Amino acid sequence: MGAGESTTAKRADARRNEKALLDAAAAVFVSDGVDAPVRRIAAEAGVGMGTIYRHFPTRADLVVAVYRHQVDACAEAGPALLASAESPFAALRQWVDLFVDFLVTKHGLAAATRNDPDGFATLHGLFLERLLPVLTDILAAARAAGEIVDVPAYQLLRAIGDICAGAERVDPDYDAKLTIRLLLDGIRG
Amino acid sequence: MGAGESTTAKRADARRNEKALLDAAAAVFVSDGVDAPVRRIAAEAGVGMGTIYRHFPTRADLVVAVYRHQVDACAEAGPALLASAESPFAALRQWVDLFVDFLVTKHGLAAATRNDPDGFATLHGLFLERLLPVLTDILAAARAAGEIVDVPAYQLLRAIGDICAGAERVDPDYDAKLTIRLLLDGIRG
DNA sequence: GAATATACGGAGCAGTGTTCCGTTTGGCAA
DNA sequence: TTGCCAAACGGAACACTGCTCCGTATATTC
Repeated sequence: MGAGESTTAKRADARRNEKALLDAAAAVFVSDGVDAPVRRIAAEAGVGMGTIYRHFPTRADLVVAVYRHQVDACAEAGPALLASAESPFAALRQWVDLFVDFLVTKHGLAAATRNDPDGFATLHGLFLERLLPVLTDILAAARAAGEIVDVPAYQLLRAIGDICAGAERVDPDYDAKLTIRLLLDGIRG
Repeated sequence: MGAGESTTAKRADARRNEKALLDAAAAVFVSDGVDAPVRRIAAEAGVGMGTIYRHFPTRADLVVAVYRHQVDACAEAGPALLASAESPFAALRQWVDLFVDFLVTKHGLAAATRNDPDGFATLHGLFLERLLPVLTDILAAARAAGEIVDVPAYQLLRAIGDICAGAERVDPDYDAKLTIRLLLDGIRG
């Protein structure tokens, strides 16, 4: 056990198909939402049903693979904002804006998440792993500066996620960003 | 046009089946969630597929019919709370608690809402019609007392709805009521 | 006791997720 | 180069669901 290079490299066609699936999924997610039929994604990638399930056993696996680097970007922006903003709370605002923008542009992302408990866990895992530490640091800084009350990072992260999930339906009379602004006001000490 | 008693009364078997469907739906919603298959509800009521669709063309119609009186109760509690609470903001807190309790006990209610745009409109219509006026009054009173900033009732109503919708999945580390408490703190002036 | 509008039931169609297995193909050894 | 075989593929097939449609049954009326 242990060493990474392990048994055998993936076959060339397998690598090619995985790439094709990622590209196809990204395109279809944009045009049809993350709930798009599996068949549609497979067709777009020019592969069969079996292939898509072999590479990405669950829909969440595919979603995570497609969006991973965007989540990474969001995570990496955290420390920079903390360093550049005029206060930790300002950094918090800006970082939350980033996160919200990511969520609302992925139509149906959070909603899709909600449908099956397993997919929930997978996608949630990504957020927890990449974003929670970042938010925790920002909140700690703001807390240390006496700008906010004590609130668990997970609590805030998920609140934002849920609010954005609900806001995926367009409605001129509802502004999710306002809700989040009010929520941030609420945690201000 | 106009007069209500109108053409002819419904047939006795139709009335009976509608009642049976409401009872069956209420039971199935509790055990299987509001997403329960139509066939299941029909079977529970001992009627055919056609009958359920004739009485309740969309799932949302059935949901609204099942929960209407609970929503009414919530609406009617508003003025009473406003009169008895020690301040309009206290009344707001209490009324929101009522609403949240209603939402979280109806597993999958808001989530089901989210799936189809039409159902969304129907269920939303009920909330808008019954609850929005009540919340508007409470907010106006709190605003007049200088306890809160100006925020549209619809904005708050929907924010709460979305937060509860997301919170339907049980998670010991997340507390939707805390999020809502923070949100209320946020609108406090 | 007919006649008729009303209501019923469930078969059937269409769309989707998921599995399973016969077929193809890439990589490697001879 | 050729032959082998594990790896990978493709899509038919199954299960489940929402929804419609129409032949049948029945409540109501005269």
